[in-house]
Amino acid sequence: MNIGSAARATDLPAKTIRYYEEIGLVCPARAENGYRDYSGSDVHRLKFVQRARSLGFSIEECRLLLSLYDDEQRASADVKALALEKIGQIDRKLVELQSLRATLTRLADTCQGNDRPDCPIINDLARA
Amino acid sequence: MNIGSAARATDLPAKTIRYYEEIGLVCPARAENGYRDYSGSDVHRLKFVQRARSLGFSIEECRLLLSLYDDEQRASADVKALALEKIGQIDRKLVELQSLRATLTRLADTCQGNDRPDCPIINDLARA
DNA sequence: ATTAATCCTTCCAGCCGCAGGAAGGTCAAG
DNA sequence: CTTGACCTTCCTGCGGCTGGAAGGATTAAT
Repeated sequence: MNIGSAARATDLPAKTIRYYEEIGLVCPARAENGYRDYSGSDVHRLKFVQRARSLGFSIEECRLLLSLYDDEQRASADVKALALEKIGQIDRKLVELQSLRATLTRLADTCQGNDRPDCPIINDLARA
Repeated sequence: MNIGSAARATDLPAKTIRYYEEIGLVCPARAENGYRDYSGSDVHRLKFVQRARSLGFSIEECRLLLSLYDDEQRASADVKALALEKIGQIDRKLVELQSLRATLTRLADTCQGNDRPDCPIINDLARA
């Protein structure tokens, strides 16, 4: 299967798939003409990566997840630990964003938002 | 004021301050020896940018905020619109992260997390 | 058989917002 | 006079791609 078909099958851009090969994440065979030749297993792994990425895992985490996937002997605890760590990262990000949101909302609420120049938001930025 | 002092005064790395000059955000005068020479106003603008950045505004948004800050005639509505748009961005990101969190939590909850290989998380990634 | 369209290849550059480091000039203290 | 702190410019790299150029391969239609 050429890269274009693999792209359609995985819903990933061909550029991304080439990049995944470049970094050694999913490496297809090559046809005689030099074209990349993706097997069913390759496509499967690409989909695996695509789903892991969409869940917020980094490329390196995807690499680890793939190796855990390949390792029939791994403990489910290892995978769960990775998921829990990712949840922790998300939680920290959520707290940060909620705090930002609160600050911005407070500032925006005190701003009249009319055509006059007086603006508490700018004032706050200029003199905190 | 040399860049080191400006860095201490603004709590920004000197590297960052040089970068801000490179992109035309805060451009200091130069002393005879070629050293950057930050005025009180420059330091003030650096602090302004630092606070705007910490609130989640991009560099380009900071540039806009600075120009709004400089413009004594601007309407507070212009500033407020920018803040509200940023809040909207944060909200979209929050929704996304909360959805990711829910999915990951659901997966982690169904995983025993023991030393056995059977793992619903990996299974989900491998066959969604 | 020729052409045109589509696919594929490699390579190079750019995005954001810096950070790290090399090579060298400048300045203040002892 | 030396040491060390500070400053300068320039180049590279991070993550995770994306866009584009230049050129070879394949396929479909004429």
